[in-house]
Amino acid sequence: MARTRNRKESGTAERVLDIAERLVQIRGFSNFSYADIATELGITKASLHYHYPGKAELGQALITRYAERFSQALVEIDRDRRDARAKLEAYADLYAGVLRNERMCMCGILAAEYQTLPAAMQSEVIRFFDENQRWLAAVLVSGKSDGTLAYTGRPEDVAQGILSTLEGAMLVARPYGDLARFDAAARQLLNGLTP
Amino acid sequence: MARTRNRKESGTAERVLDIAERLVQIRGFSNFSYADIATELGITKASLHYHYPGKAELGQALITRYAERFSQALVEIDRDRRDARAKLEAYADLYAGVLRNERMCMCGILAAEYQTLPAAMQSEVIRFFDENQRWLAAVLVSGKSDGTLAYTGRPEDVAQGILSTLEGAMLVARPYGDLARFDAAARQLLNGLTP
DNA sequence: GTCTATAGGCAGATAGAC
DNA sequence: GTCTATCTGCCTATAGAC
Repeated sequence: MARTRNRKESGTAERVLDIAERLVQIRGFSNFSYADIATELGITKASLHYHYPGKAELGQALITRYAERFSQALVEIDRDRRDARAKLEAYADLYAGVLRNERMCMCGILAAEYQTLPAAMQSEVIRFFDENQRWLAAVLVSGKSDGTLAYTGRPEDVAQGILSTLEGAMLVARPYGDLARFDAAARQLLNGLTP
Repeated sequence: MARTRNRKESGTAERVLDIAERLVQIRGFSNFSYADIATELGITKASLHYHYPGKAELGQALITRYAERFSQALVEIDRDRRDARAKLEAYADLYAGVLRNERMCMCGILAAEYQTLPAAMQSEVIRFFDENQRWLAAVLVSGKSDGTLAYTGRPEDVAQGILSTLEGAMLVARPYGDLARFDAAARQLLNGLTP
């Protein structure tokens, strides 16, 4: 029990995900290869197939883990932030943190190559967006109650708009390598929701 | 002079661009091949290299033509629409039209795979965004004059936000195959700019 | 301009030894 | 779990005939 080792943590399989996650967020799913991961990890391509039989399975595992972490982050925001506006700001900060690592949101970049993804990955991308929008809609509703947020229309629609805006802001800011560009868009978004 | 044929229109080269344009806007630049174009056009891969020596050159030609057409569309908007708000609505309609064809904005999808693009293509993507933002900023300024638009902050920053929002709305709406999703985001954006 | 033929490389994937 | 060796297929690209 000396090591920081949770139950069911194989080591290599997780490190594969770590490397692949970074690669997909920077280059996209179809623009990295087993060879890239193998080289970086110091094992052979063949060994990777032991952990993930094919690239489609690796892709699924990537989204699943990413979505779980994101979910956890949302739980933590709900726990740590009092009012709805602070939650929304923390949510935008999640995105800013990704961009700060010169990455794109995984599901945002996967949305761009959606038509070429395996069906299982497509479903998971949609599921990710849906879950985010549910959370955002709930925040919007509570924001109307506690008076920290204002908007017109259905909260579900506004939630979609928020998600789209943040994804778009990352998409466009990254080629410029300009975090301020994202921040400006995020501030503008929050301004539009200020009572 | 009987035919609709402008000077300097080789035919095949343009048809190659037409096919490649559709493919890149649906699949992305790295997810289509010379073979795809050749099959659809009914000629061989080798023949394509006569028109575009390499994929990098084809990619440059794609963006250049796309940006020129977009520029023309902006000129037409300036010509046909009186007030700034109507111009902005027409601008959003441009995007909706692309999405209606189940496509993504070419430079939006290229932004997603930016890190893997040839340098010449990267510059052209940035140039496209810059030009759009210049046009949007001018519309915003005139909108404050004619009283049809309201916003706070620098028009350049708001212009960035508008571009980002529309690109993001396309990016997220397309996997859902839901045009209404885009429209909701666009309306929300315009609402936020209403005096 | 378009063709056939082919090169050379890299992709994802598998068999089987250790 | 990781290895070597190998396969098949697709990719971009070129040479040279027509």
